[in-house]
Amino acid sequence: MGNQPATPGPDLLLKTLAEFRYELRRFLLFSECAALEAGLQPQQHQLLLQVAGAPENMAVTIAYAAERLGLKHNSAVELVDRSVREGLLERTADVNDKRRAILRVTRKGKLVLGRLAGSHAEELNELAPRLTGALKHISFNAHRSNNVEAR
Amino acid sequence: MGNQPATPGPDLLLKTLAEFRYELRRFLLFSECAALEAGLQPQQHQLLLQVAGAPENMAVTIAYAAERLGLKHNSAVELVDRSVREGLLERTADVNDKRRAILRVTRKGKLVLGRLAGSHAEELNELAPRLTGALKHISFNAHRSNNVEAR
DNA sequence: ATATGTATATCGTGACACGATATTGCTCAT
DNA sequence: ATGAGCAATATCGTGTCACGATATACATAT
Repeated sequence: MGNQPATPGPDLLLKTLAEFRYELRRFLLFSECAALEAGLQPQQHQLLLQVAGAPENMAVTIAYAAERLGLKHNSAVELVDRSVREGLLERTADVNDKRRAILRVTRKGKLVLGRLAGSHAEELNELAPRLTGALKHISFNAHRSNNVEAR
Repeated sequence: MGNQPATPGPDLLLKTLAEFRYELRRFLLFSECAALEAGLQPQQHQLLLQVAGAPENMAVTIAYAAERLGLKHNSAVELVDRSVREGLLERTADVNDKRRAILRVTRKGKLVLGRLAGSHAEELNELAPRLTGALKHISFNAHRSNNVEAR
């Protein structure tokens, strides 16, 4: 028992990072559940979001989707396969460069995506203060981050 | 050719959400790579972080870890198994309640964790402005989020 | 002491991301 | 133009990991 009420201690950075990741995880969990309830696999949701949210002037290819999702090309191909199979996405060969596949969100996909966007915006509004709070703490304590001894 | 320079359009919310998730993914990717380079599976890193970053006065159990990582209990058990096997974590039975397992990060685990904390703080410092920027945009546009038509 | 609940553990299954490799189409130097 | 090299996508086999369902051990209330 006789410990300090809430030792800020030298591992304050660890605590803040843990808190940040916890909030982040909660958001991601919310997002995954929302997607599933809307009938989408979480990753499909992300794919649709990146395809629909890309600048209009650019060709949305598999490689683009892969980079945006932080995936390898082949993983993106499989994800696109599944999404096309379920009528959420449309894949057409590029006319100028027949190697490329151009991706487009179908009407069905846009409908689901629109519904998800609303709830996500709400959730992010609630989450924002806690996230930015943790971020400020981290940047504040980042400088003295070298006193991380293993005791 | 003749399209507006960068149509803000009605799907501005989608664009902002996409950008937010992209930045988020980049951070997560950075974190995963950093963990792997340090010899940890990304999820092990998160486990160690939540165990080490928990308030001192509380007993860190499997259930706590599961909730913090957004996992089911059994997944947390398996994750703990692997981490204990690799000498990163210590699992001891609770004296007061023998059902519970108390988790503690080993010296080895703390060493790796400390190294990772530093680089993460740096990365988050760079990322913070873009993340908070996107968050502000979202909260700003959250109210008019109902004009999401599928065209 | 039994019944109900709680914390952790085990086992089989499925989804998915990946590495390695293949295929098709572009591009550029000569 | 044409073959060599490069770029974009596709295929296949593999391993990891989270999960649901279930089991076990312990606690608590009546």
